[in-house]
Amino acid sequence: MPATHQLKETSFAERCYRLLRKVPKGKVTTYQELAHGLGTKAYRAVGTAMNKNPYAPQVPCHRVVKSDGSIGGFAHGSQKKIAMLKAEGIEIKQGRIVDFEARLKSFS
DNA sequence: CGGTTGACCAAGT
DNA sequence: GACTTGGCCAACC
Repeated sequence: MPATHQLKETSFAERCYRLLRKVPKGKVTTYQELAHGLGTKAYRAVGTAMNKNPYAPQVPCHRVVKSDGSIGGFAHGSQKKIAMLKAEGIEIKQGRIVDFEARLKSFS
């Protein structure tokens, strides 16, 4: 078969979006866990993909936070990200997710 | 193909 | 607790 025809056009970013969709409302995940679920260590590249995110708000990129429970970045400003999370029932105090580990979705 | 960039991470100070 | 440093990997030029 011709190399020009790929059955899966899944770029790294596309895989991120697909996996991220599985995160339910009211929970969060981290760049690191997301990368781990994809079988890679490119947590930095995950952040780059989130910044592009053409599928927002279908893909909940606002539910992705840093590994230590702090908020991380957001294309429209981190304050906006905090507001969206709060609207989903996730509280943020002093730049940190409240009860972070209990809210964390992992992809083993 | 090399250099730069970035919504990161972990360890050290 | 914060700030700094080195490392990490994919995308872009």
